[in-house]
Amino acid sequence: MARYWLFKSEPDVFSIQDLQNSRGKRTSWEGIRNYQARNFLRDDAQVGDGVLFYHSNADPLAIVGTATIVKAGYPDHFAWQDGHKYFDAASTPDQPVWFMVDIRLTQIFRHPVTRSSLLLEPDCRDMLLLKKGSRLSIQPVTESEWQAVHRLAN
DNA sequence: GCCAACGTTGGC
DNA sequence: GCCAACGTTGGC
Repeated sequence: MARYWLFKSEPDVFSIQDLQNSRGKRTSWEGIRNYQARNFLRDDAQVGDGVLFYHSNADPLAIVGTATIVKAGYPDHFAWQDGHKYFDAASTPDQPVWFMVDIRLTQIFRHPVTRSSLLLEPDCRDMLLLKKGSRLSIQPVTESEWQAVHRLAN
Protein backbone atom coordinates (compact mmCIF):
# COMPACT_ATOMS: atom_id res chain seq x y z
CA MET A 1 0.00 0.00 0.00
CA ALA A 2 1.70 3.11 -1.22
CA ARG A 3 1.87 6.13 0.99
CA TYR A 4 2.14 9.76 0.10
CA TRP A 5 4.55 12.41 1.28
CA LEU A 6 5.38 16.05 0.89
CA PHE A 7 9.03 17.07 0.64
CA LYS A 8 10.02 20.71 1.04
CA SER A 9 12.88 22.19 -0.85
CA GLU A 10 14.14 25.71 -1.26
CA PRO A 11 14.44 26.16 -5.03
CA ASP A 12 17.52 28.33 -4.55
CA VAL A 13 19.14 25.21 -3.09
CA PHE A 14 17.48 22.42 -5.06
CA SER A 15 14.48 23.03 -7.31
CA ILE A 16 12.28 20.63 -9.21
CA GLN A 17 14.09 21.81 -12.34
CA ASP A 18 17.31 20.66 -10.70
CA LEU A 19 15.65 17.28 -10.18
CA GLN A 20 14.65 17.17 -13.84
CA ASN A 21 18.23 17.95 -14.81
CA SER A 22 19.66 15.28 -12.54
CA ARG A 23 20.97 12.06 -14.05
CA GLY A 24 18.01 9.78 -14.52
CA LYS A 25 15.84 12.60 -13.11
CA ARG A 26 16.80 11.06 -9.84
CA THR A 27 18.50 12.23 -6.67
CA SER A 28 19.30 11.26 -3.12
CA TRP A 29 17.48 13.29 -0.47
CA GLU A 30 20.22 13.83 2.08
CA GLY A 31 20.68 16.38 4.81
CA ILE A 32 17.48 15.81 6.77
CA ARG A 33 18.47 16.69 10.35
CA ASN A 34 15.21 16.55 12.24
CA TYR A 35 14.25 13.44 14.19
CA GLN A 36 10.61 13.32 13.20
CA ALA A 37 11.47 13.66 9.52
CA ARG A 38 14.30 11.14 9.99
CA ASN A 39 11.84 8.62 11.43
CA PHE A 40 9.58 8.96 8.40
CA LEU A 41 12.50 8.37 6.05
CA ARG A 42 13.97 5.53 8.08
CA ASP A 43 10.80 3.70 9.04
CA ASP A 44 7.95 4.52 6.71
CA ALA A 45 8.97 5.70 3.25
CA GLN A 46 8.79 2.82 0.78
CA VAL A 47 9.65 2.35 -2.86
CA GLY A 48 6.67 3.46 -4.92
CA ASP A 49 5.41 6.06 -2.45
CA GLY A 50 4.33 9.35 -4.01
CA VAL A 51 6.02 12.64 -3.16
CA LEU A 52 4.60 16.14 -3.53
CA PHE A 53 7.52 18.46 -4.27
CA TYR A 54 7.04 21.81 -2.53
CA HIS A 55 9.07 24.96 -3.10
CA SER A 56 9.53 26.76 0.23
CA ASN A 57 11.08 30.18 0.72
CA ALA A 58 10.13 30.87 -2.88
CA ASP A 59 7.92 32.96 -5.11
CA PRO A 60 5.47 31.50 -5.70
CA LEU A 61 5.18 29.15 -2.75
CA ALA A 62 3.77 26.05 -4.43
CA ILE A 63 3.68 22.32 -4.93
CA VAL A 64 5.43 22.25 -8.26
CA GLY A 65 5.28 18.58 -9.20
CA THR A 66 5.59 15.03 -7.99
CA ALA A 67 8.24 12.39 -7.53
CA THR A 68 8.42 8.76 -6.52
CA ILE A 69 10.49 7.09 -3.85
CA VAL A 70 12.87 4.81 -5.73
CA LYS A 71 15.07 3.76 -2.80
CA ALA A 72 13.77 3.33 0.74
CA GLY A 73 15.52 4.72 3.80
CA TYR A 74 19.26 4.11 4.11
CA PRO A 75 21.98 5.79 6.18
CA ASP A 76 22.87 9.35 5.18
CA HIS A 77 26.58 8.85 4.55
CA PHE A 78 27.15 12.58 4.19
CA ALA A 79 26.81 12.71 7.98
CA TRP A 80 30.11 10.88 8.43
CA GLN A 81 32.12 12.87 5.89
CA ASP A 82 34.20 15.19 8.04
CA GLY A 83 34.04 18.74 6.77
CA HIS A 84 30.88 18.18 4.73
CA LYS A 85 28.07 20.58 5.49
CA TYR A 86 25.93 17.66 6.61
CA PHE A 87 28.67 16.16 8.80
CA ASP A 88 27.56 15.01 12.24
CA ALA A 89 30.10 13.35 14.51
CA ALA A 90 27.27 11.59 16.35
CA SER A 91 26.51 9.48 13.27
CA THR A 92 28.79 6.63 12.24
CA PRO A 93 28.57 3.78 9.72
CA ASP A 94 28.05 1.38 12.65
CA GLN A 95 25.43 3.53 14.36
CA PRO A 96 23.92 5.83 11.75
CA VAL A 97 21.75 8.60 13.13
CA TRP A 98 20.47 10.15 9.91
CA PHE A 99 18.76 8.56 6.96
CA MET A 100 17.87 9.48 3.42
CA VAL A 101 15.90 8.13 0.48
CA ASP A 102 16.22 8.42 -3.29
CA ILE A 103 13.48 9.95 -5.41
CA ARG A 104 12.81 10.22 -9.12
CA LEU A 105 10.81 12.93 -10.84
CA THR A 106 7.33 11.89 -11.91
CA GLN A 107 6.00 15.13 -13.33
CA ILE A 108 6.37 18.87 -13.19
CA PHE A 109 2.93 20.43 -12.86
CA ARG A 110 1.98 22.69 -15.76
CA HIS A 111 0.01 24.63 -13.16
CA PRO A 112 1.84 24.69 -9.83
CA VAL A 113 -0.50 24.38 -6.88
CA THR A 114 0.15 27.51 -4.90
CA ARG A 115 -0.01 27.77 -1.16
CA SER A 116 -2.82 30.30 -1.48
CA SER A 117 -4.89 27.87 -3.54
CA LEU A 118 -4.22 25.08 -1.04
CA LEU A 119 -5.51 27.34 1.70
CA LEU A 120 -8.82 27.57 -0.16
CA GLU A 121 -9.14 23.81 -0.77
CA PRO A 122 -11.36 22.11 1.85
CA ASP A 123 -9.69 18.72 1.31
CA CYS A 124 -6.34 20.29 2.20
CA ARG A 125 -7.29 22.14 5.33
CA ASP A 126 -5.57 19.62 7.60
CA MET A 127 -2.28 19.60 5.72
CA LEU A 128 0.57 20.13 8.14
CA LEU A 129 2.20 22.35 5.53
CA LEU A 130 -0.50 24.96 6.01
CA LYS A 131 -0.24 25.16 9.78
CA LYS A 132 1.40 28.28 11.02
CA GLY A 133 4.94 27.66 12.13
CA SER A 134 5.12 24.15 10.68
CA ARG A 135 8.73 23.43 9.79
CA LEU A 136 8.66 19.70 9.21
CA SER A 137 10.39 19.13 5.88
CA ILE A 138 9.12 15.56 5.34
CA GLN A 139 5.39 15.29 5.91
CA PRO A 140 2.88 12.49 5.42
CA VAL A 141 0.04 13.31 3.04
CA THR A 142 -3.33 11.56 2.91
CA GLU A 143 -4.77 10.04 -0.24
CA SER A 144 -7.53 12.66 -0.37
CA GLU A 145 -4.94 15.44 -0.06
CA TRP A 146 -2.87 13.79 -2.79
CA GLN A 147 -5.91 13.64 -5.07
CA ALA A 148 -6.98 17.20 -4.27
CA VAL A 149 -3.52 18.51 -5.20
CA HIS A 150 -3.72 16.69 -8.53
CA ARG A 151 -7.19 18.13 -9.19
CA LEU A 152 -5.84 21.61 -8.51
CA ALA A 153 -2.89 21.01 -10.80
CA ASN A 154 -5.13 20.31 -13.80
C1' DG B 1 14.31 42.17 6.11
C1' DC B 2 11.40 40.92 9.90
C1' DC B 3 10.00 37.97 13.21
C1' DA B 4 7.09 34.04 15.13
C1' DA B 5 7.41 29.32 15.78
C1' DC B 6 10.01 25.55 16.51
C1' DG B 7 13.79 22.16 17.86
C1' DT B 8 18.05 21.70 20.23
C1' DT B 9 21.51 22.66 23.63
C1' DG B 10 23.37 23.12 27.97
C1' DG B 11 23.63 25.14 32.70
C1' DC B 12 21.61 24.35 36.87
C1' DG C 1 13.96 17.50 34.58
C1' DC C 2 13.44 22.38 33.81
C1' DC C 3 13.84 26.14 31.01
C1' DA C 4 16.44 30.15 29.00
C1' DA C 5 19.25 30.95 25.19
C1' DC C 6 20.24 30.08 20.74
C1' DG C 7 20.05 28.85 15.78
C1' DT C 8 17.06 27.76 12.03
C1' DT C 9 12.95 27.70 9.22
C1' DG C 10 9.95 29.83 6.38
C1' DG C 11 5.79 32.85 5.59
C1' DC C 12 4.97 37.45 5.07
